[in-house]
Amino acid sequence: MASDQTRSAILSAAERLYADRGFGDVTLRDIVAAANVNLAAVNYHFGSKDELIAELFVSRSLATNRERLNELKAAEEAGGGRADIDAIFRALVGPTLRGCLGPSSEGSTAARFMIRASIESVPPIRRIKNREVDHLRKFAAAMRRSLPGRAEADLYWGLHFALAMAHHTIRERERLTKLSEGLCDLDDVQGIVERVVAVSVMALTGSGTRIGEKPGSQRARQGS
Amino acid sequence: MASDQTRSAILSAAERLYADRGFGDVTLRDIVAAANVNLAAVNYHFGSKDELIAELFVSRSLATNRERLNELKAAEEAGGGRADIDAIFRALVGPTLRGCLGPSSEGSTAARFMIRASIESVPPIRRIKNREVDHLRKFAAAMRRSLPGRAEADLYWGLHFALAMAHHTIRERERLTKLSEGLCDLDDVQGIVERVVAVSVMALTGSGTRIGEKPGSQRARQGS
DNA sequence: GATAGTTTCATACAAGTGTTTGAAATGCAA
DNA sequence: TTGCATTTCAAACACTTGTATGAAACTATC
Repeated sequence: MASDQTRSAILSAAERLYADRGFGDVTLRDIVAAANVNLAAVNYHFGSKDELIAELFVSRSLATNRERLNELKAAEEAGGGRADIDAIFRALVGPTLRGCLGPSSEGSTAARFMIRASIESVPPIRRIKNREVDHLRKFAAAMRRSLPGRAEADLYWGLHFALAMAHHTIRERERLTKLSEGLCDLDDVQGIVERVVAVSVMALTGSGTRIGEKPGSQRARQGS
Repeated sequence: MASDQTRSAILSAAERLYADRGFGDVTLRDIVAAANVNLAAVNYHFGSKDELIAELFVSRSLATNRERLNELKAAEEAGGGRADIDAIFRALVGPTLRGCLGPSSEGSTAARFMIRASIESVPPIRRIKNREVDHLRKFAAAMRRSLPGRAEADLYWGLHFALAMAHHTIRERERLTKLSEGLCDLDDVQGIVERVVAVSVMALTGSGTRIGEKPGSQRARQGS
């Protein structure tokens, strides 16, 4: 159908504009102008502005979540149903960090859009994020299997802090660069992932690689 | 002057409305209705809507920053110019967490406002936050004095992660409660502060209390 | 008690918003 | 071609937004 052309023109124009200028500054008229389609096309194809935003965000975050679960599954299978705690954290924060940071984030509209969605918090996106709890529960379950000795609450705190470090790094990327005067290398995504993983593991197990130490074996020691 | 009455009526009505309903949903007309003043009063007393928001946020965050620096100063004086790293982190995250979390956060409009400002990110507030770097540099300097051996970048990462955990806990308070089904006690502010401090210290020094361990001495051991 | 300065007020303004409408154009099957 | 459904289009709609205006009310000083 020819309609798909209009639909996807709107989607990609909207993603680019939102990524560059934020949700507050971009109107439907901006979007349709950039996509070279009629103003009414947005409501015809998506129903409303909010549903357009929701569709953009859902498709991107579904992709990330899928990637996360794939990594988690692989780690659990490699460990015979019980993944190492560092592998779990890596599956949790790796996809998000790789998607939003690094050299690709300049070029990739998708990455810039997700960063924007993480900084500004508009209602349609907030609604979707609230449903993310079910997804996180799978990681909590994996952690429980990996560290059966730890108290439930501690596992949740560990999960929470890992996400905190990842998301805050994405959100405050510019400020950290400015604060550290460039000393913190925000382009070394893999290094950042390992930093976050190392701290997360250490928080839970009380051992592992400390910040700044080059992890020789690519993985922190597990406590159990 | 009688004008102060109108001014502060606007300020407190605005703070309450923003705290309850967010910046996106509250118009000047809502504010003046709640404050029982004329619509033009906002522009007369503050110049514009953005300057009103800025004034609200500035006064609250100045208070927090002052508190932080007081704690930092006290810690440095107690240690003869060189504060323990855990005391530094405690001065950094304690005031913010105490201000935004805990039982008072239900009652305190100021707390709810600051949480809102941390979730939504409107232009006037973003502008102010960007100037916060100078304030953070003072903590970076204190960390440098406390741990002269560590690489600069590691100190910044440690500072960054500490803020990450604090702010993410404030932002995602509800989600963490929901995810953990109430197991994570978000009302135990002091416990949360110690958790964040413990992880932050451990990340930098590779030692200390791990998550969930009751810190017997109220402070994690310092590495140096 | 007149004057000057400040503060309040009702009202209007100008611009921008997402959404709707109904007709025109297009694509496709019979 | 005819007929029917889908898609596009220009235009208007209905409403909200922050801000500006100029007169009125108030306050304090001389």
